[in-house]
Amino acid sequence: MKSPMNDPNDRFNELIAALKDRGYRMTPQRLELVRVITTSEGHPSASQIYETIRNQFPTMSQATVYNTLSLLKEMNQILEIDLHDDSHYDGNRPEPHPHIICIQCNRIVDGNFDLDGNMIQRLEETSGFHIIRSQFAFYGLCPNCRSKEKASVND
Amino acid sequence: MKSPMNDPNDRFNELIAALKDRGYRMTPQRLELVRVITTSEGHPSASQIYETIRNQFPTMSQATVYNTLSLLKEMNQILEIDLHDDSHYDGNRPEPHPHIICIQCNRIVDGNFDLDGNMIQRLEETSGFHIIRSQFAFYGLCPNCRSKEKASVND
DNA sequence: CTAACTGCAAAAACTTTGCACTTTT
DNA sequence: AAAAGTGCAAAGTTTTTGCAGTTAG
Repeated sequence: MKSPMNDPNDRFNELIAALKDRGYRMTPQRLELVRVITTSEGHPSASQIYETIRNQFPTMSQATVYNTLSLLKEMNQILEIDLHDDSHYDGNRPEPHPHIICIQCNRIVDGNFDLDGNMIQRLEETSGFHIIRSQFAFYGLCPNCRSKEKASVND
Repeated sequence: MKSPMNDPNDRFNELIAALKDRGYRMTPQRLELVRVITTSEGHPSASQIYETIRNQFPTMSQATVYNTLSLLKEMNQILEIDLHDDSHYDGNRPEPHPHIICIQCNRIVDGNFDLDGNMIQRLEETSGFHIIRSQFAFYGLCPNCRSKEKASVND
C-alpha cells in the first residue's frame, strides 16, 4: 500500500515533466495552474482554479484555464469529475479512485477503493469497449451537512 | 443473477406508483415522460427526452422535462449520468450499476458489476458521509469507433 | 374549486471560439 | 524569428426561473 498522501511536489514535477516531454511550452500561467491543481487538497472547479490564479496573474483568462485543463486531461494526468453544474478536477491521483460528493454543499473528498483488477477487463469483454478511464462517484451528505439535517427535523 | 432485461412495464408502474404515493399529480406529460424514460433502451439526455415527447405533445416544454426529471431524481427512481456537456438519464435500473460511455460518439451502455456490498459501508465509515447514490462511469471507445480508429492509422 | 403543473420565453451558468497580441524556445 | 500560447469578449450550450394560464384531484 502506498502512502496515503503523495508529495505535492512530486505531482507538480511529474506534470511539468510530462508537459515538457510532449513539447509544450512552460508559460507562467501554465506553471501556476499546475501548481494550483497539484497542491489543492480539494478538487477545484474550472472557475475556482481561474479565481485562484487571478490572485497571482490578474490577466489570467478562462480560455487559458480550459485550454490547459484540456491538455492535462488528454494526457491522462488529471481526473475530471463531471458534475452537472461545473466540472471539478483532481490533479493529485491520476489513477482511478472514487470521489464522495456532498449533494448539499458540494464538497468532494477522495475515497479508497479496492478495485478488482479483472473487473475492467471483464467489462471490456462483455461490452466490446476499449476502456480508457473510469470515474466513480458517490453522492451523499457530508458529516457537516448530516448534523445540520439532524438538527432541523422538518422533513 | 436476475434477468438481464427487466420488463419496462414493471418499471413504468413502479414509477407511477411512487409518484402517486408521494401525492404528485399524474399529468399526461408526466406519464409520457415516465414512459419514455422507462422504455428507452439507451440513456436519453434531457433534450432527447424533450424532443421525443414533443412528438406526442407538441406543447411540451423543457421546464416540464427538467421539473419531472428533478422529481424522479430526488425520489431516487432514476439515475443521472453527469456528462460535462449534457446529462443523460437511466430510468430502468435505479440500483447502482456502471455505465460505459464512448468518448467519441457518446453512446452509453450498461455494464454489469459485482459491487462489494461492504464497500459502500466502508466508504461511509472512513469518510463520515452518508452515501445516498453512486455512479460508476467508464470512458472509452465503443466497438464501432474502435474499428474506425483502426481503419485510419494517422495517430 | 384550489393547489399543483404546464408552457413560454427570458435569464443564468458554464464552456467554447476567434483573433490580435505576446512570449517561450 | 517563428510557432505556440494568452487574453479579451462574444457566441454557443445546457439548465433554471417567473409568471400567467390550465388542469388534476
